[in-house]
Amino acid sequence: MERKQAVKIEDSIQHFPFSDYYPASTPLLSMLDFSSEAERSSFGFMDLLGIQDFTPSSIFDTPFVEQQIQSSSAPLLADSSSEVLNNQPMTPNSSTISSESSGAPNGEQSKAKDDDDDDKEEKHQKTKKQLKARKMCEKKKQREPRFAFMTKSEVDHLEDGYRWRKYGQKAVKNSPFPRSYYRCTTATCNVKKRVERCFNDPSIVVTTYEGKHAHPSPIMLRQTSSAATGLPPPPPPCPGFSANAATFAPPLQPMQVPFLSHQSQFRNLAHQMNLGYLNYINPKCETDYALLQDIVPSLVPKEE
DNA sequence: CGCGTTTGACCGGCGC
DNA sequence: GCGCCGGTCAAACGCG
Repeated sequence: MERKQAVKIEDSIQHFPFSDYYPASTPLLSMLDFSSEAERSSFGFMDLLGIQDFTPSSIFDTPFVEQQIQSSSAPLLADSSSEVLNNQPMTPNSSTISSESSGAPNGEQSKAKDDDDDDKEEKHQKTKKQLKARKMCEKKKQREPRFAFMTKSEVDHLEDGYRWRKYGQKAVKNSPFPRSYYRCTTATCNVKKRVERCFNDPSIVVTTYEGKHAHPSPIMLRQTSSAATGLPPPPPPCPGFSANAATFAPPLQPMQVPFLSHQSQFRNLAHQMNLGYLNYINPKCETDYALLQDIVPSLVPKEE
């Protein structure tokens, strides 16, 4: 039983492409330390993406990620590919259940008001439930590709340039840390993200993005507009980062060098998914505690 | 007052 | 069928 639980807890970790080489209990820093063995791995991050050739030129120049995600038929990407396949437009009326059977005629209302109220209440509840169920159903069909990464951070909710609204929090089984659910506050954008702490290492935050932003980052917009007005853009919150996800340059540390190609891939992926810049903004920022230096790209296409 | 968070309830999926 | 669990909703609440 204990073992089974442990396995279950590790679900998200198991999807971590390098978990074959590093047990879940391995500190993140070790995960970052790509050995040549891991580089030679036949089941790395790039393999998850279905990428075989990632020469430097292709890393930086080609927007391959989205294509890979959308065209890949690899089992591990079943989620995202099915999302693409199921990319059918929602029927406009599908979510409206106004067939709240217009109820009893007026004459009957005087008969038993209490009953009627109960009835209405019941019907209302029923309709609500149906509506909910249908919504859920639609959402299920529309499942977006997911992208997860781990970050060493003291704060749960990492600043990524977008505005998020928390819509739920759940206790995670066998973990002392709750999982938070966020939704992009932009009306037309239905990107969601989940934030939870790694139960092995509380200093690690696992963030899972679902969907793709259909709008520019509010922060980037600010910068763009400031550029248009001739004013200098605000400095990046952390040293070594530009606000543009496509151009940011994480501060390199010796430990990260073997990880560079993967970081670059991640950069492209993040850009492709409109994740905006990924920064760790908090007072400790000044202490060289940059977010991306601790990021591990991990595609988590949950098999469902 | 608008926006975001908290939190209990609810629902569907899944394993047994 | 039942119970557990993940994900979501929405009312209540807090804050600026």
